[in-house]
Amino acid sequence: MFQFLFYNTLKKEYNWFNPIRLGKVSLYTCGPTVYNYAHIGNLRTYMFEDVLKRGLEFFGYQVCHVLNITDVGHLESNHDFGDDKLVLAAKKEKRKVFEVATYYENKFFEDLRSLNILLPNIKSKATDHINLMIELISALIRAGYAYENSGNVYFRVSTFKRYFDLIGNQFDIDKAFNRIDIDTLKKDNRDFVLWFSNSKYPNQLMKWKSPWGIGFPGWHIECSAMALFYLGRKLDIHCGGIDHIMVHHTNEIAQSESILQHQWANIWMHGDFLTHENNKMAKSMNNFFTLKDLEKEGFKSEHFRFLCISVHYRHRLNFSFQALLGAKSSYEKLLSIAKSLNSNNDKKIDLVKNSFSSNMIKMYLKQLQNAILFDLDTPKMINVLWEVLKSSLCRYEKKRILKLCDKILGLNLFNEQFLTLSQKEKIEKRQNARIEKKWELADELRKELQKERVFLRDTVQGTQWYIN
RNA sequence: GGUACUGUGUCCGAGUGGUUAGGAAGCGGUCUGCAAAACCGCGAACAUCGGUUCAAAUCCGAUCAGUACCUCCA
Repeated sequence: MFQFLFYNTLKKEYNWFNPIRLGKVSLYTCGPTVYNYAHIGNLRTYMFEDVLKRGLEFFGYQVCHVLNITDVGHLESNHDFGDDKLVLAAKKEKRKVFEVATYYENKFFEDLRSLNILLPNIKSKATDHINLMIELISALIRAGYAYENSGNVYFRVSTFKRYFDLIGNQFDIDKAFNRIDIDTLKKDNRDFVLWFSNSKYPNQLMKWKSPWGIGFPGWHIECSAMALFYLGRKLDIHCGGIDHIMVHHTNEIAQSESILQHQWANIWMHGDFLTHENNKMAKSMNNFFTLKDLEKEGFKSEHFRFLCISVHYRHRLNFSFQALLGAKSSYEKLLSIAKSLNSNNDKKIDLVKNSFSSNMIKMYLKQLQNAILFDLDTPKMINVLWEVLKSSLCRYEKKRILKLCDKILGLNLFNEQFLTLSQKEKIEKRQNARIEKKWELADELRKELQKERVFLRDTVQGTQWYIN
């Protein structure tokens, strides 16, 4: 049996992965707040989680993956939205705020699809689960873990002994908080809000009835409520970006474990940031890029995906267009190799189906397997993959290994492309022209095909084509 | 103020004690009707200063530089 070894933020060490139920994995990943486009830093985290999910599925686990969509909260941001008409419209006509959320949610899923990220089994929107949150808050109040004050409900941090477990150390709460406006309704500065009826943002656009007044839920309660609802009292893996460790996930644990009275998630995994010029990507610093921005510069989402998986998920990735250009070249090279391997007759592949017995293949497969099992070491996988492709293995063996890896890496290396009949005819015509050394005609046909985004490459094995 | 992380060639980055990481870019060459690709070869690095060791990019200490988090944040 293959076993994963994951770095567990909760324990600050590598832990063998043992699922709660044999062969099944419950996975909760924190999703986006849909008030703006996702930037490529956000997307990096979803890609890490995608590799995790693909890796688990590759080794036969049945993964139940829940992703939340935060469509509640500070959707009326003071950030500059540029010329987005929908947002401007939403600002003018307050009812349209739900449309704003839907708009950015759709854009988010477009990005995921474009990056070949597997969609979650359950997409869970916060606004569809307000009642669950109210129930959970009520339960926390009844059990003495939370209190109400002037319409707001707060979690009483002093009641939860393991509050600093995920952070790993206690911090000086008063010094940490002396920069922040102190909420005088809190009994203790560390306490965090579960429900706002009396917010410091009085113009909140989304409001619901609750036992404590008309208002909206705190940010952390939504994840606890939805994860408990969909995935039950014990969770295998909970993921997010490293910025969630300190606050969001710590508070989630406090809420959930106070109700459950036992450890909630077995493994907490966190992806590191993508930075730009060594700064965190932030909308306020105007140094963020979206997938569309990369496309404008002539990059495909696969290029960005390659860049991300060539860096370990727990290592910071400093983004630059030069780095992306390197990733693009590498990816296109890999794709070109995949295409040339794919150009063979598939019948031959069947004949060598059992050829994995050779020691060399066993060695490579072992290395690739160990790489992914050891905390999702995708850089190592890519390294081994280059070795495989350079090795003396035959084409069919290389192709099969590459296909296996691509199931985890998700680089879309064997995406089938089709030519129209007229395009096929043009390629044939050109072949004949070349045989007759009618170079001008051949070049003319190649140009025509290029206009249709079909590119040709004459090799020893014949003319190859690809669509770009 | 507190806590943590990072520093590797032109660029992105692996690498936790001894053997060329890899890729991109560059340079030289082979191949080719042209184009594109492919192939071969080349050079180049471990922030600084100490320490431990037969041996340090790797372990320890100090310094410098950078980043993040501390109730909006992937």
